[in-house]
Amino acid sequence: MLKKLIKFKNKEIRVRFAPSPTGPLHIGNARTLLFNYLFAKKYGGQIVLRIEDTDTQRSELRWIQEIIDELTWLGIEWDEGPDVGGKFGPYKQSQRLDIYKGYLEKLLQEKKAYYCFCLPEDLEAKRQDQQSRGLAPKYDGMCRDLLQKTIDQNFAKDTPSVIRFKIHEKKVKFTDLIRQEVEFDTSLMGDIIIAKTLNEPLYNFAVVVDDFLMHISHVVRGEDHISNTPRQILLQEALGFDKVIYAHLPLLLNPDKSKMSKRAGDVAVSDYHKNGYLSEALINFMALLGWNPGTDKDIFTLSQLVKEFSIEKVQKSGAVFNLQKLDYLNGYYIREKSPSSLTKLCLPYLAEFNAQQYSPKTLEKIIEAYKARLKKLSDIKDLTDFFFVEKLQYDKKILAWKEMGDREVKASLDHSAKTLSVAKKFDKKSLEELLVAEAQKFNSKNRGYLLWPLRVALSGKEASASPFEIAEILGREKTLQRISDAMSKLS
RNA sequence: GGUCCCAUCGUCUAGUCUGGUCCAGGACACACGGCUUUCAUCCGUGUAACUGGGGUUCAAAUCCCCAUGGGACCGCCA
Repeated sequence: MLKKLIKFKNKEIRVRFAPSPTGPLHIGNARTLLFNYLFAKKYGGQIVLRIEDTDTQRSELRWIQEIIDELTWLGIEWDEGPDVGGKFGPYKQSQRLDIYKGYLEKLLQEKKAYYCFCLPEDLEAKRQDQQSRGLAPKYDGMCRDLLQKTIDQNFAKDTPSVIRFKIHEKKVKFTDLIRQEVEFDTSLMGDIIIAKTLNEPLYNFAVVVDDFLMHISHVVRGEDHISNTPRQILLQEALGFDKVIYAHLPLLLNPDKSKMSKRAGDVAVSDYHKNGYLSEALINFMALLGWNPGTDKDIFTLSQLVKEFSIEKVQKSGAVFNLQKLDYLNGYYIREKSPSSLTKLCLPYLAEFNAQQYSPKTLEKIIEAYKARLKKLSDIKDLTDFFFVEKLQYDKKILAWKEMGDREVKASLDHSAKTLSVAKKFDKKSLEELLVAEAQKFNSKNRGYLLWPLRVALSGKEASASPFEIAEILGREKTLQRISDAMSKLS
């Protein structure tokens, strides 16, 4: 296997990203693109972004833009297409119709393909029948050897037709970089439809033509395409095209092990993007789904992945998309961010508080105080909302530490207020020294009697950053105000 | 139903090719402990897996066979 790859080092390695713009970029698809990227970059290859929009009904321009946007966000780059670098003509299949037409005509002429006039309803009925008898649904070849006369008559009558490719009965074997030798018996397959009309090619056909014309050397795609492979190989042979090398990636799975789908959670890259996942985390996570370097290392940047990646270490079985691990990785990368860049990233999630009006320095302090608590950027909103509102809403009961009564809480807050009103410096370090010493005095056994009520008074929350950090950010005036607000709650 | 693919902790996986160093390693999650006013971070400890059966062998997670289980595909979608 390794030898094969090394052999390819002499040849130019070219892979393609071939998404279909029929919806948002799917996580599973993004992972396929990532693996293509890693494979190509690892071996100094080229990457083509080709848009598979032969299905004009479902393809939309905005999805092409979304694919580009999200790939850019992820940092996954490509060399050609979809609008630039047109060395091999356009990179959108919808703009390559003339090309496909030429090859369709060729196949028709050589009798390797033929017009089929069967009605969809009839075919569906046959399929049902075959399936109910326990047979593999397979086209029966009704129109395979129609006389030219019949064909002409049908055309004259405007009978709807499609173009089918004659599948020869043989065993098709291919070497998969991940699965080794795979063999299919094509006698179990019927003649496939490769185009609706001369101007409407279908996936299996367009792919084969484009991969050849774009000099694609390796096709790295999801395992769900593995049964298309023998059909495509037969097409290549019929057209006299070069062979490509395949690598079929294991699928991404729902927790119940079925193919990853919307019903089990978010599947669009944009969903994760919007919800505050970092591209670094998503890249790292996707790479580990079905691949690992064989060492204990599990934190990787994109460029480290390129260095360490090897396709023969890709797993054969599907991988469950485990959100907890993503969250962990995301938290890790959030903690790695510099204060200023993390602040910039968080700002959109604080928009409703008009956070921009606060000084960058204050914002950075807020974000820094909560850095370790973020799993997602979007968490910042609920965690730090109390900095941005005037009056805090909370139940006075939470002001009490352990068994404290209202009276004791009030005494505690009063002690804090007095201490803070005369504090010389109001930065968190000085405040910590001062308040910890006071807390010791207030109750020698447990600092909580002073610190807990203070912290809750400042934040209005049972869980928060330390009172020292919060007080520094709020400033003396607001800090004292919040303490007095708390005390008045206690009547 | 047919074809193809796959099978190690709950999850992602190392180990399988080249059998012994594996009473199976790491990470996430979980539990407990440390730090600590809280939560989080950080640190430490722990629970937890070779699908089953047969065979080959001095020796099997590792090689072979069968069974079982899971998945994908079977479209005038890609």
